[in-house]
Amino acid sequence: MDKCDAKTLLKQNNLKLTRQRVLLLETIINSGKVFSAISLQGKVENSMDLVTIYRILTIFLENKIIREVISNDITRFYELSCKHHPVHPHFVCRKCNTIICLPAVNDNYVSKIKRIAGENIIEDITIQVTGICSKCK
Amino acid sequence: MDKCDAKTLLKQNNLKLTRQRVLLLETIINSGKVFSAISLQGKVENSMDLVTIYRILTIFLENKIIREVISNDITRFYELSCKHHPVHPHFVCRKCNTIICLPAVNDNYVSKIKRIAGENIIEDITIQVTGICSKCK
DNA sequence: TTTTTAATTACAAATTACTTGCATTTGTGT
DNA sequence: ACACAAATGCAAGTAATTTGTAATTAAAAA
Repeated sequence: MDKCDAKTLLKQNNLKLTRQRVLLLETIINSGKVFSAISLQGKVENSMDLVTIYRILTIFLENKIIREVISNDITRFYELSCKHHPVHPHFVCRKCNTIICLPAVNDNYVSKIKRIAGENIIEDITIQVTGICSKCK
Repeated sequence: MDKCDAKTLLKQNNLKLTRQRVLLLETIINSGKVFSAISLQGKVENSMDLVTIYRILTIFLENKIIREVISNDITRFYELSCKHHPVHPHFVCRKCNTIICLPAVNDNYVSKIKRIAGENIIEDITIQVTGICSKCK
């Protein structure tokens, strides 16, 4: 599975190619997991201000380069949003709080949800599964 | 639809009937909506310490009198968990951040999710719909 | 290539939601 | 009514995120 290229992605979204943006996006693409601003700071090669990370993540979100992963945790989590990572359910372990990506389900629940959503305009439907992960049980 | 009674609910869970617990639970039952610790503080009749509300909500959660509503918001939200409020999807408006309860769907997506969850033990499956609510559009 | 300029970054400080410690108060079993 | 563990209120603390602002930098213009 060919990976996305950080610089290409930034250009496609008319975003300036700053050292920090490229570095952060490369880290996101290579780690290939759910991440938070703080977890990213730990992974990035050259050290980088947390505030900068927060601001870049906001821009990536606005440009839909990343999407939020819904979680009850106080910390906010995100994941890469691209053809390689279509929307999928997440499993959150109640013990270790790890977030595990589950394979995407293609089901007719989407049409059912659309029916019950009434006048509200649906943009995204996410499924969140909580329980005990295989490691913790 | 008959409402739950605060004192009865507390007794059923072997919880002391303190003034604050009764008051808070009555407020939760009567408001009949998704709430946060802070939103509750505004609704409660006699003023009440926020810390007390946080502590009581933790106890209500542990006793499954309330359940968490998963949201991307930094604030934590909850809702009454009883026979009148079975688990159901929530719609979150991207503009006004209001959380709207949608009617419960009974579907076979549950069995599909179970299949893809692998070795992880499922305890809850929640669906979250995001978009623009009927008021904001 | 150099200059210009608006966007971006880093650091400090503020804010928000929530938690902890501890002295005081209060339900509830006896 | 009494005792005592549990619950509450206040003060202070913490963790994640946001805001203000001066310095820096990418990239468009000269």
